[in-house]
Amino acid sequence: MTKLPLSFALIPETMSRLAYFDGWPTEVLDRLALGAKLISVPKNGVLASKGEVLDHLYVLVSGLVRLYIPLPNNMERVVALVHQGDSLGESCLVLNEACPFHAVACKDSHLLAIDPMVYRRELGRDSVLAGKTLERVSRRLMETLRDTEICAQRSSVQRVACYLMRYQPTPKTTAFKFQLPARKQDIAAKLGLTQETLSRVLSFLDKQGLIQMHGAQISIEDGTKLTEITSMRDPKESEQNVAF
Amino acid sequence: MTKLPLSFALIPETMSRLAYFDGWPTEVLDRLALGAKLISVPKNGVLASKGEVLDHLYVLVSGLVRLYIPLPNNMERVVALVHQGDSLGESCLVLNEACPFHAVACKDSHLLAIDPMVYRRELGRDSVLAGKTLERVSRRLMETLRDTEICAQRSSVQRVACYLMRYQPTPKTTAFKFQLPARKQDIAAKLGLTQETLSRVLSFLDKQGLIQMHGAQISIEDGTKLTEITSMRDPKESEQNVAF
DNA sequence: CGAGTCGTTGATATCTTTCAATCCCTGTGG
DNA sequence: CCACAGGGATTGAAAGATATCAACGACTCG
Repeated sequence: MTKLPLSFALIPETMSRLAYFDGWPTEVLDRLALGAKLISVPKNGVLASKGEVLDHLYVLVSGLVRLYIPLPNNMERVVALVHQGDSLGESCLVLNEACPFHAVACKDSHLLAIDPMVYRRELGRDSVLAGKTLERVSRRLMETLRDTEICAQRSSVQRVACYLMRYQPTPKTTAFKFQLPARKQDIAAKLGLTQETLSRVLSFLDKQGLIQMHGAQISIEDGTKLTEITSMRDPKESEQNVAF
Repeated sequence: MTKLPLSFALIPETMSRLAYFDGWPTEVLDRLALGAKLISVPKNGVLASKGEVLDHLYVLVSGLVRLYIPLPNNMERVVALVHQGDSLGESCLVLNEACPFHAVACKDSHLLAIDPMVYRRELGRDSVLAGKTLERVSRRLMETLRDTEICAQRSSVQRVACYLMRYQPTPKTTAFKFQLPARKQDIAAKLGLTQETLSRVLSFLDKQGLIQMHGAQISIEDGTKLTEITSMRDPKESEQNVAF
């Protein structure tokens, strides 16, 4: 693990730029800034380990971090992808419990690391901060439940269809496009599939004309059919699985 | 859905008895009580439906409630079992979002139903309440992540072993016993297995002498071996699967 | 240009689901 | 007191879907 402390002068400026801190009281920000530092983590750098106490609250300034649970077969189950402006660690710090996941950088990343003591103290003092944090943790919980929903789908095609439809914009359009937010490996690990299976399912959907895939660029051609797949009782009702 | 409003006089008394409200300011409790009612829900009664806005914050006085996501094959994925003194709905109400699960009573149950408007208002006002709620939601998030960990295990034996070891008491003892908290059907649905598979795995572990099973009463004979199973890279390393 | 990572594709084994029948326990009613 | 109904749990046999192992192709970076 490599953590390079950067100039402390940048901290308040950085905090003011991050949407994460929007609406936080100035005094709180000032006090947190005193217990904060900017760190750099190289690709594959370890931020936190499952079972250990988290040493900071982290807010991602740039880069990408994956949170995952290691599995016996040398595999991982990704429980969240932390993007720019996202944070990690609130719930562990609030409960003062061991971290339930590994946190590793997917790319070279910069983070704001806030001292847990200072953070907890402010949390007890300031009700706005408590409210904002409650919102954030609630949002994480809802996302985790949605992930559970995806992984609960029986067939791999349903899991992938379910995942893809997450990107449907509001107001809903039947066709839309987007970029996969990480390596397909990591996406697969988030869906509870092997990368091979994900690859097969995606090319299958492509061949069926339901999506078009160019690398990480996915364009959904027929969102309606994808949604139908999601709620299909029996895969045999369509010819979707003949290809396997 | 049947909801029988009971005597309002019982509400403050009931609230004072529930551990859930321990440490909440008296004024807050009083104001919440005004917007609360006691309800009865029969076995299989529906408390909340996925996709609909939750109409109350619920605290379970007695009985048992399961939260689940319906799956295409007429199956369910149980995301939580709500026991006496547990609550449901904080995160939805905080975010004012649709409920991500169905909530149905496993047995005849009694609940305290708190008005969401009143609850949200108090949440914004009182920092102790905000703090307690933050703790509660954080705990739910951690539990959900642990559930994810269980379901991420590749083999059914590992999933069950992982689940059983959750009941290991602290300080850790290698042998211990406990009662399954719900029907095996629902346990299976929580582990992402069919009830048949769960049944088979349990009798397998029983035959191996790792556990003893008498109905819902489970006694773990060899917690060490169970833990080993959990972290085994390759099932073939042991003879565990010969029975299947 | 070579190394390495990532993604794709193929063939095979296997484990879980599925469907079905049976058993067990409990509560109920004659 | 016994018979019976119903839900829940168990067990069996079969089919199918995904993991696994392996090889190859594409792309990036040094």
